[in-house]
Amino acid sequence: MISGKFAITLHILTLLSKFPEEYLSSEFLAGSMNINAVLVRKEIANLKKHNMVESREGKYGGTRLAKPSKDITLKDIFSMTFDSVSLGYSKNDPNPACPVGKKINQNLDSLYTDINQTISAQLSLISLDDFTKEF
Amino acid sequence: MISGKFAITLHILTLLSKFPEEYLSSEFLAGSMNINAVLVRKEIANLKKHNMVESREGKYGGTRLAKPSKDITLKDIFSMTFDSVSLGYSKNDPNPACPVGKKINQNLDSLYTDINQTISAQLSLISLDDFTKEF
DNA sequence: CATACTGTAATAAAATCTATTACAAATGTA
DNA sequence: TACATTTGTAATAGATTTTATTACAGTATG
Repeated sequence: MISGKFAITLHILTLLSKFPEEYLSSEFLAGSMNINAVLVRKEIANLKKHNMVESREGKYGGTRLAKPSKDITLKDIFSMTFDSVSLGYSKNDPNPACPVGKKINQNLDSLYTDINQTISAQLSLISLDDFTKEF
Repeated sequence: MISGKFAITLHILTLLSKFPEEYLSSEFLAGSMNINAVLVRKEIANLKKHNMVESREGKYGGTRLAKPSKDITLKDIFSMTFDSVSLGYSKNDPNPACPVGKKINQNLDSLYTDINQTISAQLSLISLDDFTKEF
């Protein structure tokens, strides 16, 4: 299901993109979003897993982009923060005795997959650099 | 933010579309989804507000489509159940002293509006009738 | 007039999201 | 070396959102 991860991650990357040479601390990043620094560190962990950023521990440590912001697209961020877009399921266990209940999740999945591809195509046209320029 | 409303509403409409002549009760509809009937009645209230269905109270009452399933698109359902698509905000009150925090929600809004339009365009091509045929 | 529905409000329970606390490990600097 | 600052991560608590439940007035059917 959808959460604030995409927005938080994009916010982090926008800041890193604004100061590409510096290691920014999670406290600083959290301050711009007005959220808790631990949340930021969790998203950074995810970003590191996808080789988007690199961190330095210890004093004067922090995080910076691992590649140019032109080489990161919003699609990368999108697929990193969601498995797929979903408009939600009515529940996980519809009634299998009903022909509609039996197939609804499968058919919703198929629909969401299509939507997901469309969104991905659209977001792949926007780089982090493009997005950052709007600030 | 996104919830199960879209899926519940689509599930309801799919069932109504399968039995276009009958008034189906909220208990029956809820049984297919395995959710509470009051939730179904709430979504039906929304559907009525948008003139998609009509209900009959009292014994043997229930709900049926107010128009042919070919005249309802998934876009109608989409815009009925969400104001707009959103991948979430990091929070509602980013730091206005930060140039990024100050503009992030505005820029996210703009991005989400674009995505929303794309999804709407895609969903407008699929009628409830099309969707129902897949069961 | 009994039965079976809708419509709606109020409340509670469950699930999810976010914040907080805590602390080990890393690392620059005096 | 000792200290300060920061990452990384786990555990817990608090807040918010979603879903379920209960309750009951109103309406139609037979």
